Amino acid sequence: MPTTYEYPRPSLTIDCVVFGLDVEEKDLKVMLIQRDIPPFQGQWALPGGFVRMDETLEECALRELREETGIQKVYLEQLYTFGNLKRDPRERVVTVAYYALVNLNEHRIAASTDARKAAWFSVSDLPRLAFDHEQILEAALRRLKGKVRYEPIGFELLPKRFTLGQLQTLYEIVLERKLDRRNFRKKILGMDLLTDTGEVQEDVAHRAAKLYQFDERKYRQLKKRGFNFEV
Amino acid sequence: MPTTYEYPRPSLTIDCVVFGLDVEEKDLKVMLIQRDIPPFQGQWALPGGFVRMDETLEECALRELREETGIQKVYLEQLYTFGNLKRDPRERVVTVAYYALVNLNEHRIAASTDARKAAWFSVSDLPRLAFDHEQILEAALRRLKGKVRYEPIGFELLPKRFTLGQLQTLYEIVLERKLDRRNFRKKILGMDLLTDTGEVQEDVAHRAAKLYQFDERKYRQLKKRGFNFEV
DNA sequence: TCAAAAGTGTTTTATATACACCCATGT
DNA sequence: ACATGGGTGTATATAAAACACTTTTGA
Repeated sequence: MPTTYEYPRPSLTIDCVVFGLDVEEKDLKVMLIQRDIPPFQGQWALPGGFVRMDETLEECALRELREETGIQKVYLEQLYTFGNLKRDPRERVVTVAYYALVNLNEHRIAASTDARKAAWFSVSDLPRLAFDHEQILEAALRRLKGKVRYEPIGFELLPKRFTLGQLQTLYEIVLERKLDRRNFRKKILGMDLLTDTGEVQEDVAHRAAKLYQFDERKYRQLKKRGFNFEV
Repeated sequence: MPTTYEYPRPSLTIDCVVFGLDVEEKDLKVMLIQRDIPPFQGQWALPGGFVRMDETLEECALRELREETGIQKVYLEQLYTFGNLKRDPRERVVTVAYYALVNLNEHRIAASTDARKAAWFSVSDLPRLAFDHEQILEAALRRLKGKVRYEPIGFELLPKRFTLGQLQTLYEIVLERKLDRRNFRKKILGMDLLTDTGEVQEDVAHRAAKLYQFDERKYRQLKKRGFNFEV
């Protein structure tokens, strides 16, 4: 390992793929920012920015999310680091990509209050993106689809209290296939990870469904004892 | 996204966790380099180094592997990017970690020919490592254990032609549990991914086992049609 | 002839899948 | 009364797990 001072350094940024589930519209969305400066001025891009010397990568991602989209508390996970030579036309920039999961309905307003133009786009109807952000988004989607099946991260896309119907819809959207309702309920409830809040939906034009909550603590305990979440 | 020139930049390195399987000793090993300069002079560390402006991250990893360990052709996959503020005592350094899988027996000599001291260590008997390399190694092991079950990467740890016994031993070592021989063979052969080379082991003091080869092409075709590898 | 690993099927158990009707609520 | 999603159980098919003896080879 040579000493560091002699070499020019690539710049380092982070980028965030923020997924939000629209429970009503039954649609998976991504938050994008419209760039107000070149390069790619006016084009849509992932929220992100340069890593500062006094913050970790994750802190940087959280700060950028807060600054650019107003999003505060989210599930955040590192995705992949992209280092192609020409991914930024200005200079050599390596970016550490993260993906975040939020409940869209709670963050619908936050995005629009910011100075920069931020908006939710359906993953099935995306505009052209700046830099290599399409590639990053694709990788994030792949990760989400893979991980949602064997880690209980899907709950992060729902409100704290949700119905089994909403949970099933979530999986159907992310996995892009229909699931059998009875089998799904049997499997999920059989894991014993949801607590019945005792409350039900309100103001719905049909039989009100029970509201459940994901028991994070119970999951961690079971996991230690070898339990594997799987949908 | 601000312009880049104004800000100080973290340095960027890559580090590689090179796994090698010792089929004879039935042991999973990692290649380490003894540092010849401070910091951590004399301590063992993962092979790695600074990312140059004219190479991608993967190219950098391959170059460092070649230069420091003599290893040429390997399975290489990005693991995770580590960005803690104090992981290098000198200055802010972010490192992109990769892990590599090689057949140890083919690379046993290569390591020792290099100027720097490189050596294989059993993962169950490791020295203290420089920087946060213990943490990186741990993450690599976790990834390997997880991924080996649902992607056919284990073959990268074996010679091109191998016996079913060796393959099973591999899984038993990595997964740290015994597998039933008949069930294992049934499952693996049932996938129809191994081609019988028609040859058998030589110079073994017991019944010579058939030598098989992994059919990469067939795997890719099956994968497209929805097939999932799983052990 | 002994040691050491190779090779081989069947039965049992657990898990996944397929499938249809009644219920509660608001309009 | 009707439209909409909520809620429930059983039978069948598929996959995983348990299990023991014979074969081949070199020492």
